[in-house]
Amino acid sequence: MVVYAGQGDARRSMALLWRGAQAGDVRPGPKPALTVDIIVDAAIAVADSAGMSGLSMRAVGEQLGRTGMALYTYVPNKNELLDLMYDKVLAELPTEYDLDDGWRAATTVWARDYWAFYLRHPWVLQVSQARPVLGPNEYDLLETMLRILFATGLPPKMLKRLVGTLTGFVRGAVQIVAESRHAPTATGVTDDEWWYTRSALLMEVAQDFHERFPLVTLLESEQAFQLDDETVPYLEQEAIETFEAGLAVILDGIEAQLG
Amino acid sequence: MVVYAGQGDARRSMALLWRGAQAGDVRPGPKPALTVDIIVDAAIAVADSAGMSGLSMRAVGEQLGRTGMALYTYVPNKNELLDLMYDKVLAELPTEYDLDDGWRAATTVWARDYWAFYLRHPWVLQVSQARPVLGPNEYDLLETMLRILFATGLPPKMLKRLVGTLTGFVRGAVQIVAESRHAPTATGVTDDEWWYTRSALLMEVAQDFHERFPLVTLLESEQAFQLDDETVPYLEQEAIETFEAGLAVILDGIEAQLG
DNA sequence: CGAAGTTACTTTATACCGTAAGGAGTTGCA
DNA sequence: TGCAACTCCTTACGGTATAAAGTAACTTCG
Repeated sequence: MVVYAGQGDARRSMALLWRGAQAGDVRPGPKPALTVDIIVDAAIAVADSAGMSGLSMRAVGEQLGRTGMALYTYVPNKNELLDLMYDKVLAELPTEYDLDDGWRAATTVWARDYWAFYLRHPWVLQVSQARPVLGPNEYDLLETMLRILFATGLPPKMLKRLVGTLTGFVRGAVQIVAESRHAPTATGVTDDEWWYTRSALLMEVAQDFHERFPLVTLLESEQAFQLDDETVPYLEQEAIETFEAGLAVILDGIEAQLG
Repeated sequence: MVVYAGQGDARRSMALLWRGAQAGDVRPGPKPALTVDIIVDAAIAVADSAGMSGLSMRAVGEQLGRTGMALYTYVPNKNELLDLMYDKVLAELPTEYDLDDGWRAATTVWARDYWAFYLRHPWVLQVSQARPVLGPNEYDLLETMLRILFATGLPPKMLKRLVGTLTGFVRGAVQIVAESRHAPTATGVTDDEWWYTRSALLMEVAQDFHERFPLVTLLESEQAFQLDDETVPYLEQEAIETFEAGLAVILDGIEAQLG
């Protein structure tokens, strides 16, 4: 389910995203027991523990001792709530990076921070990137990256593209780990167990496998997969190596653009 | 909504994925009017036109003049159907790339093909990459990439990581375009219109924007956004440039690893 | 002080979703 | 002919977002 920002009342959306400290205005009616922030925090907690599929208005309401409908007093709809969650959770990301060791070192640290961020909040990977939410923390992220990459001396237009490349790369790389981490609780089978049974079945059902996919066979023969209980699951280890190697490749590529 | 492969009956899953021409075995009961392939094709058609959120068992059934429940005779559940859709649609990707002009040229063509593929089938971006589906066409994709990158002469272990980096990069880059293309039909507002109204509101609601985000401001001042009717929307143009620039960076990086 | 209006929150209802359960009708084989 | 297997349908259940309406708390006005 990809969700787009509701644009029914763009002004209200932006006001919510950029809301300051709530003014203590006096109004008729019962005192609101909740705030937008409380609701957003609860929603993030639900999404962190139950995943995007477990995020429902009812679930968030119950977390706060309310019905799901109670949230609609504070937030126009679920899509807007998602935008608010997304922007708020982005605030976790550091905005200061030491550039004394150069842009390459800083970018590496940033990429690992961003990677770790997605592992803490895997549901963020499901938030549509089609249109920027235009919230304050999203701009902080962009500004931070620009500040790091500005040190390359490349023209601004190129910087923007590099930001897109790097964020896209990290998202793509972390997706494999983030989803597979959530999978065991979702299906009751660990990644490695799953892989083990499936690959055994594969040879059974596709008997011409080795002739049909010689290079894949070569690759797998090099690192025969076994089901021993390692601390880090096999697939996750693979993904981390892909991340680090890919990052090095991209950084090498940026350096190549400088010369 | 991230969906994991049902693992209730792994053997049946694999048999479905690697199903050959259906044997004309004689069995009691009415002749099945449908086939797994017909259902998978219909489901792909639904997903292509209505997106992942429009893909329901009922919708696919109706496309075939049946109820949603009729599909359960052929396919165990929606997750399995999704796996079948995913593997089948991958068959569209070319498997032969000319290596006469070297791995770099071939990789570039491959990346553009892969990009275009996601634009034809944006819903594929929502299919979980946590665990490979292990279908024949997924292996064809992997084998094809390995064949191209084998020409670099890099060790096999590195090749696998490069495959992950490149596929992840394309996925990440295309996501922005793929989702925004679908968005107009979903919300009734084009991307450019949306951006125009939103950025106007932004300056209204965040008046310290320029002081707070100086580099973002610098970037935006360079390429002032205007709402004229171009053939290619602004955001999409941006994404394409990011894709091409990012690809060049990655390829430069691979070349750097060779030396 | 009391009525009116505004607001927070609940209940109810509508239209979807995936899919379990059971029934109706068709077909092949004993 | 009867039985078993099979396709496909209807119905039902518990879930989703959210519209609409009701209740109770609170401020403001007469």
